[in-house]
Parts: sequence; structure tokens; C-alpha cells
Amino acid sequence: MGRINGIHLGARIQKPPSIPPKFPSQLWGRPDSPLVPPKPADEFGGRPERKQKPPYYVLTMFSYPSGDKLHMGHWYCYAPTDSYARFKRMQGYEVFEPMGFDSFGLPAENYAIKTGVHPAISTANNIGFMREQLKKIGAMYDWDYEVVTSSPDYYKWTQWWFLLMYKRGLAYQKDALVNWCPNCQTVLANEQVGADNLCERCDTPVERRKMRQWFFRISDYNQRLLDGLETIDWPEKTKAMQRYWIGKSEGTEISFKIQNSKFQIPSSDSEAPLSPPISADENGGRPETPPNPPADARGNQVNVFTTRADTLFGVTYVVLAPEHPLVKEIATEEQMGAVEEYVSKALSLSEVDRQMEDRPKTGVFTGAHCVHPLTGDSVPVWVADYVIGSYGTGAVMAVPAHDARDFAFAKTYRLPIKEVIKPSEAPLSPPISADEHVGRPEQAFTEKGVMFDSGEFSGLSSEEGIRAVGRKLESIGKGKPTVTWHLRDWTVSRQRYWGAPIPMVHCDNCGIVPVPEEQLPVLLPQDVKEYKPKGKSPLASVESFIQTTCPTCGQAAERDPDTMDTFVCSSWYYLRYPDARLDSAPFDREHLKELFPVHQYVGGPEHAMGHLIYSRFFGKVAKDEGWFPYEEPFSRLIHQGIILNKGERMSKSKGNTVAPEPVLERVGSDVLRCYLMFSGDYTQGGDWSEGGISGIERFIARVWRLGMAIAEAPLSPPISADANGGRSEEAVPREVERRLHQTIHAVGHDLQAFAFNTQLARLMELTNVIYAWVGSDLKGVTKSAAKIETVETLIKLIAPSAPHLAEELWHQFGHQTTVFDAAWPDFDAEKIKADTVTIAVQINGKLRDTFEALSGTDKTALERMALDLDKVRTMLEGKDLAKVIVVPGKIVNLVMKG
RNA sequence: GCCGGGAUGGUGAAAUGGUAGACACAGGGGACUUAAAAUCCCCAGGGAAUAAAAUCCCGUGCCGGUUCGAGUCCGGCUCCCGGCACCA
Repeated sequence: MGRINGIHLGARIQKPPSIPPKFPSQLWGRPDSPLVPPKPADEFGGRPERKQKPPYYVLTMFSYPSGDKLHMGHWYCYAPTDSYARFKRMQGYEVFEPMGFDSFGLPAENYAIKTGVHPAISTANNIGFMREQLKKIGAMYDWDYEVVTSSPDYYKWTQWWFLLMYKRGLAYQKDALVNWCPNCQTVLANEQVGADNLCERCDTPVERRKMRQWFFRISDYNQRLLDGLETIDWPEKTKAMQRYWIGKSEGTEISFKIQNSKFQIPSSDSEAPLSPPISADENGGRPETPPNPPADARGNQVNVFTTRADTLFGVTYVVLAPEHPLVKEIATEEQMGAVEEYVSKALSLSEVDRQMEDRPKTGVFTGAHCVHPLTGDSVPVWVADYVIGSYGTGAVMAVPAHDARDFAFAKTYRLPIKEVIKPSEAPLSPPISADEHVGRPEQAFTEKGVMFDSGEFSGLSSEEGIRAVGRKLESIGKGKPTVTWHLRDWTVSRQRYWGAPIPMVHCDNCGIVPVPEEQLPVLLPQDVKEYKPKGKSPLASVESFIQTTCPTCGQAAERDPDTMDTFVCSSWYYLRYPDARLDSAPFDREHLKELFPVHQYVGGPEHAMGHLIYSRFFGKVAKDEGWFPYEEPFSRLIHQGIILNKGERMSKSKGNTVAPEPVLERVGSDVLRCYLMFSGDYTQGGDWSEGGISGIERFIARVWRLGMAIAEAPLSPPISADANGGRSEEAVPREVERRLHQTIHAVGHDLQAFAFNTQLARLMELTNVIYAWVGSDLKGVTKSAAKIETVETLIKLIAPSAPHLAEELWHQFGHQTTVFDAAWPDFDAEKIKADTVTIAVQINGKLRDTFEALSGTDKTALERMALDLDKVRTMLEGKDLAKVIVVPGKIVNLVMKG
């Protein structure tokens, strides 16, 4: 405890001059402030005291150690959250507030490519710098638990996680399309591809290429990821985004038999089942999970997924995605050339191009036809890239009359449009033949309605129709209810150097072999000459790394040359913190049981999709493994708002980051953190400006002067008991006492709610009230038990927000231990109640007068008092009262007739 | 297009359906000072009225509605910010 107690502190601080004190603002949180932030009182390594307090885990998203350094945006996340942590500590919790660095990733590697500086070196430099910056915040971070994801003692366990995923059948390899720059000979991340589809480094058009990649089967968890959202206290917005992203969609899978395929399987009883499982090769012996792969390439049918089976009679063609394996099977000879050309062009399009807004719909007729499962009509099969190959079955039934995309496509290629749904309020008109509809509707009617022209189903509502058509299809073996998900499996391979190597070995004899756990970590080689990949991961050309022996057969084998997505590293760091120095396991189960789920998580809303979904996935896997006893890792989440600079997000590339240092040097961290907190709703953020910071400086100085004045004042002379209601001690005036308790109540409530701005406003009010009591010029102030108690309470209340100030004052009042070990003050609900209240008098809802009444005055009395007011009498003169509404303690509303 | 969030004084912003603008900034006035800074006190939404008051009217993006009473609830818009987007 020596490093946090006040003896140490008092010895270093020069005693401030007596009244009027010179305002020593520099002391409070100035970078060389002598205040060592208090650490959690107990280590998590099993000290007995730990058990005496309930644990409380306050976590902020760790940061990426770039040359950017910390800017105001980081401060805005970290400083107020630390205030929350200090508040919880004073409430008697054993607060755990760790900090670390998410230090693998592209920027360090790009920097290395540009300058030749090894990522390990630039990263270490940046971490060193940022750690010092973080210390200046004056947060309670316990650096003994620091986590650095690029350090071998951390990524060893990231690799361990990979093996765990593999063991549980959750890691598998398959081909996937990646962004490829033919000039740099490298794979690009989506964010490295510009809006114009050019490589961000060399401006070469980016292509797409198929590569063998590792995936995590997050889709196995889609239902649990969806259900878990109901149980956590997260911003609704974030939960909504995740729900949408997971994208559960219930519908019907329908099969259309191919009519004239070259490879038609003749017999009618040999129809392939719906969505036949693909070969389960290296896939852990398990079939692919949704999103479904394109339907069976050997089959003689196209399976489509639809949520609108009620529109089945409006199908006028069927569309396959370009990557659908049936495309080349069924294309007729006449069409084959056009089809192949179209497919190769479509597949080489980058993700960016393909997703370009308002891109005109293109496609090619395959020459093949299929059979409508209910009408038996012949339906042409097209291939078009507006169908997403990786969603559903990779094929759709096109209903141009009732789907905007199909409609646009049908218009372009003059395909028939057949209406089968009309608004429910419209009368059922006699059916019109399909031909009459060609080119006729102006737009697709995509709402639900009533079916018509749909055989036995005509007249049913869409909802009924969806079920009825589904049942019918199922009964004839042409369809079944299906659920599809938007959430796709997570590609974790990166053809990059600066990441955790994938702990897998490729052996000619044994195939893919996981590196045995005891051989971890697979160290990232340091002696890399060329970070720039030449068609492969940079590690592929590091012989000493690649060449190894097979753990199973002992023959020569090769390591996997890829590294892991950095989101893997950050998906479990919160589990590592409590045991950051443990080297026999990634974490100690007992600690996880005690400390989890994380009580409060704080971070930017930009992570709603990636990090926050991946982390939930990891949490669920840890639970299934028995390591982690909870379904959700973060029980409460708050997103801080974003601090803008002249309306723009701060970023290094824009060169518009605001460095905290100049402000910090000038005003100290207490003022800066309070200023950030005072500026408005924490979740709202806003434009950075220094206007108004002087108000906080004044406030902090006012509290300081008040505290010092009382601490150094002479004792009050004894008061004659007769003149003081029988007490010889000075008492706190009733009104001051009331405001004090009100403030205790409000500040506690607001801090719990992250309403930092209003709790500071309440503290300012209280400070003003105390000034008025003790004498606003602080001249001739005397000390009394009442004043000491009041000011000490103020010090405690302000401590979370201005820790340096509070700690110094606390010691000035003679305390030897940290103010953060002082108990958070209790309020007395009785003392909060005002003796009298102002009652507003309204006439016909308009405010006309107010009066004072004893609080607790009943309705009848209040009404009588209101009616008795001169002004009210004049206004009511000669009029009839129709109604009187009385809300005790608030208003009396007199409603007149006419 | 879809899903969120927002719009309140000169500025940042407060406000469980009950006195809109708390708390601050900038501004004005005063005290202290030889003076300035710092500090302390007071004023301050807009308008009309007045010597000054009293007093009255108008005000929370726009249009309606519910209610004794709406910044707050409901319906319909406009604009701004964030996210997602050919997901059948």
C-alpha cells in the first residue's frame, strides 16, 4: 500500500501557500504529478483480502499502438471510464481495470515496408510512448496486468485458441475470394482497396482471386449469438445491428428440375435431395454449414431460397449466381461462350465494384430451362451477378412483378412480368394472362397482399400462402421450410507477416496436422528481409520458419505460412487480463468465475459488428469448453461518443488529430478529464473545442480554495449552546444539508448511468452552496466539525472526476490513506426532502403564478391556497371553474369553463 | 432504400407528461485594486410595455393529434449524423 498512501504524497507536494492560495493547477494531474494512481488493493493472484469485496471488472477497449499516439478521442474513452471505475471502487468493489495493446496488424507492417523498420521495433516504440501517455490520464490501470497481443507469451495462447477451435471442429479450410493486387503481388484487406477499386499503394486495379483460407465456423453459433442479445445490457442500436448482421431469415427452399441439361440424369426417381451435403474432406468430418454452398453440381435441379413462397406462381425465370457450379453444367452449347465470358468477368470484379451502388443489372441466358414445380411450365435459367453466391443456395427464383431487383433485371432483358399478388384492400379482379403483363407494371409490388392467378392458392393472403405453398411443395418433395443466415463463417487467414502464425503443419503423408500444444508458441521469425509478399504470405519465403517436421510422422513438412486476423487476438484479451502473467494456461478458471462476465465494457460504436460479435463467439466457445461459466462475456456495454475535429473524425491520414499534451500541460489531467465529461452526453460525443474549459479550471480551483481554506482555518470559537438550539457545535444549515444529500444522491445516480455532465453540474451547485454558507470570499473562515464533514463529503464526491485534486485535499484534511479507500457517502432520503416547495399555478394550462407551500400539503389545501392568490382571484372573477387538477408538490391547474 | 440517433438561447447543453433553458462558456453590470489580472457578487431566450417595475405575448426543426397540461406521448413530414446495403 506504500505506493498509494498519502505519506508518500504529502512528502512530495509542497505545502500550498495559505489563503489566498495561488492556484496551483499544474499540480493536478500535471504529467509529473507525484500522485501515483491507486491500484486495485489486491492482486488477483489469490490474496485473501480479495474475497472480502465483490469484484468489479471495468474494461475499456485496448488500443492499437500506431504512430498516431493517443488523441483526444482516446482520452474521451479512457478518462471518464476511469472515473466510473473509481466510483465503483469507493462503493466498496474490488475494481479490476486493466490496459493493454492490440499490437499486431497491418499499419506496423506497412510502415516496415515503407521504412524497413521491423514491426517489432516500431510497435515496441509506440507502446512505450503510449503507455506513458496513458499514465498521464491518471487512471487506475494496473500495469502488472498489461497485455500485448504481439508478444509471444500472448500469441502463444492465441494459437492455443486456434487449436481449440480446430479440435472442436470450428476451424476449417476452404477456398475463398480475396482482393488481389497484381502489381504488389499481394492480398489486400478491404480497407486497402479504394472506392475506385484501386490498390491504395500502387493504384493498380484490384482483382479477385481464389485462395485456400482458414475459417472459423461462427455460423454454428448464429442462434446463440442471436438469443444472447436478449440477455445483455447493451445499447439497443448495437444489438439491432448485430441482429441484422446475423440476419436470420425463415423461408422455403424450392427445387426446380433442369429440363435440358447436357448432363441430365434420366430417371425420375434419382432426384437429388435438397441441399445435399458436400464432401466432408478436411472439414473435420462435418458438412458445410450455412450459408449453403451452391447446390449439388451433379444434380439435375436448381434449389432456390425464398421468403415469399406465395409469389411462386409469378416466377418467370430462375437466376444462378456466377459462382454457382451448375452454371457450366447446364449452359447450352450456343450459350456457353457468352456464359463463360460473363462468369469470368463477374468473378474478377472486386467486392467493391460488385457492390457499387445502383450498378446496372447484368446477366446472360444459359440456354437451359427448368420446370416450375407446381405449374410444370418451362422457365428459363439465367446467370447474373445480382445473385449472391454465398447466401442461401446461390440461386433465386425471379418474380419480377414482386421483387424490385428481379423487376429491374426483367425490364433490362425484356423478360415476362407476371403479377400474382395484389394489395389486400384491392378487389380481386379477374385473372389476366401473363402475356398481357409484359412491360406493363411500372414497378414491382413488393408488399404482402392477396394471391391471385395462383391456381388453388388464389385468394389466400401472403402469410397463409407462404405456409400453404410450402406444405404443398413439401408433400411432393419439391421444397421444405429452411432458415438461412446472413452471418458467414469468419475468414481468419491473412497473407501477412505481422500477426500470430497459424499453428498448423502441412504434411505430405498426414495432411493437415495441428502443432501440439506443448510446442507452442510457433514463433514469428524475426529475421524477415522482405515483408512485401510475392504472391504468398511473407512467411512462405522464410525457409527456417516454413521447413519443419510433421508432429505425427516425423517426416519433413511445411508450416502454414499465414497469420491470423488481428480480430482473433482481440476476441479473448479480456479473458487474459486477470492472468496476464500466467504461463501454464491462457487463464485460470477460478479467476474467470470470480470476475466475469465483465461488469462494464466501454468502447467505440465502430466495433459493433466485428470485435463485439467475434468476442461473443469466443465467449461461447470458452463456455462450451468449460473454461468460462457464462454465455455472454460483457454484461453491460456503453459506447462513448466520438470526438470530432471541425465536424470530421480524427485520424492520422487526415492529419486532424488533436493531441492532449498541450492542453494537459496547461490545465492538468483533472481539468481535462472533467472538461471532457462536462461537454455533454457521453454517448453523443461532439466537436472538440477548448471553449468553456476555463469554466472547469475555475471550478476545480474553487474546490481547491474552499478545501484549503477549511483545512487551514482556525477552529471556530465555541458557540453558546443557548443561541444554537442547545448545541455547542456549529450545525450544518438545513438548506446546505439538504443540498448535500441531494447531491450525494444525484452524483451517485449519474455516475452509475455514465451521466458525467450532470453529476459535475450538481457538484458545481453544491460547491456554490457551500461557498455561500462559509462566506464566498473565504475571508475569516473558521473550521468546525460541520464544515469539515461537509467539505470532506464534497471531496469524496468529486474524487472520481478529479482524482488528483481530491487526493491532495484529502491528505490536507489529515487523512493518511487514499481517498479511494474512503467509503462513498450515503444519503439520507429524509434530509433530501425540502421543507417547502414552490407550487406552480396554471390557469387553463398556462403558468400564471407560483406560491410556496409546506411540502406534504394535501390536495385540498393546495387548491384552496391557489384559489386564494390575488392574481388568481382577479383572473377567475366572474368565471366558472370547470375542473381543478392538483399534483402535490408540483402544480395546481385551474380549468375554467368556456 | 433499410436500421439507429439527433434537431432546445450567441455557444456547450439540462429537463420521471407538471414553472423550458439547470450547470457552464462567451457577453453586460458592479465590488475589490493606483491599475490590470485573478477573485467575488448581480443580470441575461425573444418581443411588447415601463422611469424602473408590475404585466402581457411568442418561443424546444415543420404540420396535425391525444391530454387539464406536450421538448417529452401518437401520426405525417424536413434536414443532419452514424451504420448497413442486390441477403431474395
